[in-house]
Amino acid sequence: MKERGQAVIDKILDTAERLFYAQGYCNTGINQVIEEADIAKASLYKHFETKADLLVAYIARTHERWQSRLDAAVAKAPDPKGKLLALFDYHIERQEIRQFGGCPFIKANDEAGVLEPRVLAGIQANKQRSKDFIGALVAGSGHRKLVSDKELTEMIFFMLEGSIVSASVFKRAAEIKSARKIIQKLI
Amino acid sequence: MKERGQAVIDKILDTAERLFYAQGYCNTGINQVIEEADIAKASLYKHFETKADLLVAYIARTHERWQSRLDAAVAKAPDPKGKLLALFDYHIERQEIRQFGGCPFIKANDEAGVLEPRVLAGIQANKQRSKDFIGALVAGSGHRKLVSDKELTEMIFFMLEGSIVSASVFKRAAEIKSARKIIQKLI
DNA sequence: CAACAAATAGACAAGTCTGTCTATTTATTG
DNA sequence: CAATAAATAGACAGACTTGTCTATTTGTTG
Repeated sequence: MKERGQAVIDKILDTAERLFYAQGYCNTGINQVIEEADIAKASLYKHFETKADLLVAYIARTHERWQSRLDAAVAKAPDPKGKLLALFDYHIERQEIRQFGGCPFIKANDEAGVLEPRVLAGIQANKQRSKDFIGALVAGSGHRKLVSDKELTEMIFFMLEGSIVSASVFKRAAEIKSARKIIQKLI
Repeated sequence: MKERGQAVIDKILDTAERLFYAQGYCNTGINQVIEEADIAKASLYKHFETKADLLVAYIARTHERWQSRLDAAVAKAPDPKGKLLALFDYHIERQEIRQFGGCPFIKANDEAGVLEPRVLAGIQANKQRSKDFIGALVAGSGHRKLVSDKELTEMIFFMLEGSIVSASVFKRAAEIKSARKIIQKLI
């Protein structure tokens, strides 16, 4: 079996990912997806029952890729505090690639989280995992204990979320770089 | 002159505000706005040329109201550090009223900021003013100087933005309350 | 009251949307 | 090669979208 269908699914998800992120889910029509993915409409509806299902699949795939990319980025940093700062470096790089469109999960939540519980659930899972991941890094970081481990974890999480959303408002990396510097001073 | 038109404009903006925030701009049709505002379609198009113009007006009015509400809330706090914490208290209260739908400006930016430059500009103005406002409070706060005034300003700004967006993901006030406690420790 | 401006209901145009379906072609496997 | 499954193009339905327009009623002011 050569899995002919997987190539089609990938083309659909690649296109959906690009358009949903750049234009928004609501502003992207199925017809634009099939045209730019260069596949037939019947093929899309064979693999995804509805447009909302495509959104859910997009969120799931983005979550998986986010996880492995972040793991790899943090693994490269040798010392514990460097791993905490690598979180910021990762997001600086990603937002530059994404042209400061902000967090894809937050964006999807703002557009469809109210109407589609699966989207909200996927995003909650993503953010909880992000928090847990930071928590594990904080635990072994040997930080200054200006605040507790739990507080530092939440602090880094909020600083990341806040600086990413601000970077998407002002369309520049300065906000995330600034957040990185502040955290560096406090750990 | 009794300004008969102002009553209509208010009804339109009240309804647009409620629907745009709760459902999203894209998910709200003009027909729903006129029906729930209980006004005629021609009246809406007399006061707002397009749906996008209505969005811009909604953003502008929300900005004005945000400003005066925040001024009042901070003014009530007597001491300088209390004013900084009042920022968090204000947003805790507002998000509870808003049922944790997040920041209306960020929401609008995610939905229409790419397509409508006036929306992006309005949101940038709002966030810049928020930062400046925090900066003025930090300047007179007599904080511990763990970081510089500029850094504390950005830190509080990011912690606010990050905890509000997180509160909108998890639909609870705990995130903003946690951010408040951390800042309290560090000032 | 008379005159003028504004709000009303609702039909309507023109386009877009999602999702379905048919008929044909392509590719893979025994 | 023959059979099976999948992808294709594109028409189509039905609902919804924004925005326009007409004809009528309401409200305000001199």
